Amino acid sequence: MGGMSTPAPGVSPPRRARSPRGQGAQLRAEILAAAERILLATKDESALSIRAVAAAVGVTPPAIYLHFADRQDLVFAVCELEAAKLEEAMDVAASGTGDPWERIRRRGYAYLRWALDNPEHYRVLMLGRPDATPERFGDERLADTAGLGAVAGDLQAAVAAGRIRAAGDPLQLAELMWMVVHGMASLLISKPGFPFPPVEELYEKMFDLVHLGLAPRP
Amino acid sequence: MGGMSTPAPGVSPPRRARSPRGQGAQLRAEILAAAERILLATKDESALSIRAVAAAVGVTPPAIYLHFADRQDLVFAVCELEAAKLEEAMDVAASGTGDPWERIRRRGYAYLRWALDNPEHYRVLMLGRPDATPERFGDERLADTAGLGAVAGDLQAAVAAGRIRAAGDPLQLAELMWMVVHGMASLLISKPGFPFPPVEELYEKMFDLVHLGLAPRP
DNA sequence: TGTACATCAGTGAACGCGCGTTCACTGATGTAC
DNA sequence: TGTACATCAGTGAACGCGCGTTCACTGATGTAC
Repeated sequence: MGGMSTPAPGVSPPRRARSPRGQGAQLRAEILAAAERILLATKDESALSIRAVAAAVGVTPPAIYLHFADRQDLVFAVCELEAAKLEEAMDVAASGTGDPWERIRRRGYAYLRWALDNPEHYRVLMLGRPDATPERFGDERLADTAGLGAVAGDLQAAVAAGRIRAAGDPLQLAELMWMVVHGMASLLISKPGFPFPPVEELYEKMFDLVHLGLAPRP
Repeated sequence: MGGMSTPAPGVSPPRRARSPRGQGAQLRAEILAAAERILLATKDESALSIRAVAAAVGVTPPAIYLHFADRQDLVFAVCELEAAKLEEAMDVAASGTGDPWERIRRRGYAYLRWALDNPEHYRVLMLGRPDATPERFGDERLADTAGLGAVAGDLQAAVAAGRIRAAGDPLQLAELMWMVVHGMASLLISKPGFPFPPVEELYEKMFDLVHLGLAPRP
């Protein structure tokens, strides 16, 4: 007893070797990688403390401030880095077909998958309290992350191709579709125990709903 | 200077008078009311600390434990109390018409309005991390709060009345519609600065989308 | 009618926690003369 | 070739904070005999 609360000497995590001169930016990358691991492992943004990250990297807490202004700066840096992969994944998914409506479907599914694979990143970026969101993650960044412009473009193309009917401003319609997918993502993330159908099925049904509507068809 | 950090003696909030014998439950109601005020004013669940609530009521922190097991118990008690009003509001909204499809529309709008009027309650109940949600707020409670059963019933009635087409299991369809409205609610709450259209317009467009679909109509 | 006792509705003081952040410093490596 | 100096990449120790929660207690009010 007594050896439980205080870590025994020598058991502390390995001290990281100091970067060589001019390679200071190396630490920044290691910090981001460690923070990413913590976020995925704990699924809890509050576990991403300056001290926890420093310990994971093998460095003292003040070293974090060499590369990040404060805690929020670090948290968002991690999430925005991963969000870039979302945008990429959506583009890759969409590039698989020339049919604009099918492109939209694939883009939405990529969005949903990314959200479920990175639940805490999604939470930070999309569900954070407004006052906990830095200014730099503003409207434009948000719209880009959601792929609103790309979807609006494809909607327009789909209407032009006679694939779907015209239904008002494409950008506004893209926002609606964002809200639909966001609803699925956030509910699946926040209520993982709820007996929803499997994701693929859910998404197909949702897409059908938006495609065909519920009004009787002649 | 010097009088800023420490409150001057006598400036502390008025001590609440002790409840008469047998009226101990009175304090519980006052705690809930104070917590409700704090939640609405700060829009921040973390501002709802045991100490803050105690101070607002005019009582010492340990007195809270006379009526609530812990902080989480208190937070959820406040939110669930308000959620009862949501269920009521949805029922009232739906009772205004006999058309089952219109009932669904009104129910959804009431849900959305309640969420926007009680953003932090909504956050706690619907967006909270699963491990921060008590067991008592389980699947059934959640489904009731969302009005899934009622919507499923109306969907079935709407199909029977030829008002909408049959589209699979009504309960599953109700879940999809819940996700749609939840997407609107949570995005409007978390991104209040984003240039979305006004709520009424947004809701009408969304309902039209789900009603008519995007597929071309002959 | 008086008195011992139980109960109720709280109070007061303290515990221990992990946290973000700041500040003065150190020691190795490079550069100027 | 040697030496003073600057810079870089960090360290070590500490600050002050608000928090949830526990524990022993108090003082008024009711009840039993």
